[in-house]
Amino acid sequence: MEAPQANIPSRLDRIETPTSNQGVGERQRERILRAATLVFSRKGYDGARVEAIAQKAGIPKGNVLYYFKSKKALYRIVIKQVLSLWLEALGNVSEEGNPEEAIRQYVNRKLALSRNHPEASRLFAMEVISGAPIISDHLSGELRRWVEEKGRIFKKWQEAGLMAKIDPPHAFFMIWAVTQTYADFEAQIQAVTGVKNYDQEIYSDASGEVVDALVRALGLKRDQRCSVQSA
Amino acid sequence: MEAPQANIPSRLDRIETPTSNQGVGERQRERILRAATLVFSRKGYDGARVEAIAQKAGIPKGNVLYYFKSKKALYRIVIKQVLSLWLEALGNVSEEGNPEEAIRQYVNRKLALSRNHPEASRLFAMEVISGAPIISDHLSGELRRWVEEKGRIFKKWQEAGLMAKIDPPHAFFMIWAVTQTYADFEAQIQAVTGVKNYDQEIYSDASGEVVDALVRALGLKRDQRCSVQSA
DNA sequence: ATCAAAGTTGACCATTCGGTCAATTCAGGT
DNA sequence: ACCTGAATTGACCGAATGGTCAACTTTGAT
Repeated sequence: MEAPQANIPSRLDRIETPTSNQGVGERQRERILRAATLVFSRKGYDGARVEAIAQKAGIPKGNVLYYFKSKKALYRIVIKQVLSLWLEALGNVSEEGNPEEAIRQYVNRKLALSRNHPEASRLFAMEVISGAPIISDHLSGELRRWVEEKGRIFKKWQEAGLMAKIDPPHAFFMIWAVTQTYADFEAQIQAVTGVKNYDQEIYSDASGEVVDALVRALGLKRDQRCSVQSA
Repeated sequence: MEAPQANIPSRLDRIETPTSNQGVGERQRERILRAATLVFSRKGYDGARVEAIAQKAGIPKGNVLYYFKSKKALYRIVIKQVLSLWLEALGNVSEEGNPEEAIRQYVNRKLALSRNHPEASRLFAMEVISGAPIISDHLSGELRRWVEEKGRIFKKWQEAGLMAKIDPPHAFFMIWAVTQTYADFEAQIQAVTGVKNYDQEIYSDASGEVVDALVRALGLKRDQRCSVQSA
């Protein structure tokens, strides 16, 4: 009797009817994942308590460990989920077309991610600050390749005089740092600015002035017009 | 028999001779504080174990709690120490003189802080990501006032056309984000770039290109010459 | 040499932790 | 109505945690 991690139907000929209770399991599962993301993002792995996750999910602790075989397994799943959010948001820094517009879009996409999933951003930050014990492989694998690939685009832009000469990885570090700071350091920004509606006030400022500032930082000329399209 | 937190001499007439063992206490104290900073910076408050701090300091656990009356008390002291480092590095964004040079100095000072005290930076980050339960008062007090004060200088520069029109607090958030990312996200940057000598390679890049990029982001003209000195 | 205070240490305690389990409830298929 | 497997729950366990303590050692003053 294994833990029902994968929801395997007992009869192969009737996959449509998942043996029992409709989607109750999946719904609870996601409920727990959300709660876990919140708790892990505030406390880190070691600091988080299964009891706290259960409480935030509104269920007894035993039920959490019914759906996930251990705290570590739960953490792995949560962080893998967060990581895929992160990588997905990397999206395509579109190769062709206006460099400025491409970066503008990318920065705005990252800002939206910080706004819509601040817990995910914070959890990612926690993991990395702790030394990335779980995701280091992904960082030196997928992420590194992604940076190398997109970095080549940056280089082309730079050679065409469309972008300031910054070592491409550093350009990304800068963009990531600035966009994530609005999620990760929310407590600080909130305290310093004293705003009440953090989301609305801060992010509207950021997607205006800050995006412009980043465009300036990277030396992307506003008036440039696709001069690299098929060069 | 209270804990000897303050090293109070038993005789008032001989303050010079501190009753016993010379500086052993203070040396151990600082040893513990260093170890605690390291552990707290990786695990956060809840995730850190007193035993781990003791081990990193090379002494038994009981000895840690001889010098600090509780884990929480130790954390408070450590984080207060870190916070004062942070505030001190804020230093003076010099009011007069070349705005670009002032910012350039400030950014470099913050970068040096990240380089020389990465654990401090990470601990600060951990605390803020966790919601700043301990230092929120400082953030909405000292730090807020500092930002308001220095923000006025930025406004003057902006009115004189020496700086891009960014809401001053956001300008600081941007600087802090970029400079701290090299300490806080070291694991990520290390993984993506694959450098072996993190300190030397990364920070020399950063203090070159990245400082320039920030100067550009804030729209500080390179050739400007003290045109605001006593206006 | 003797003394007292400071420092050191490992054993110990109460609590809390992650994880297990048996008992029970719930829901759908027949 | 009955059965079956999933879902729920609180009691429980061993290990680990923060913290205490009494015994012991070290150090400098006399």
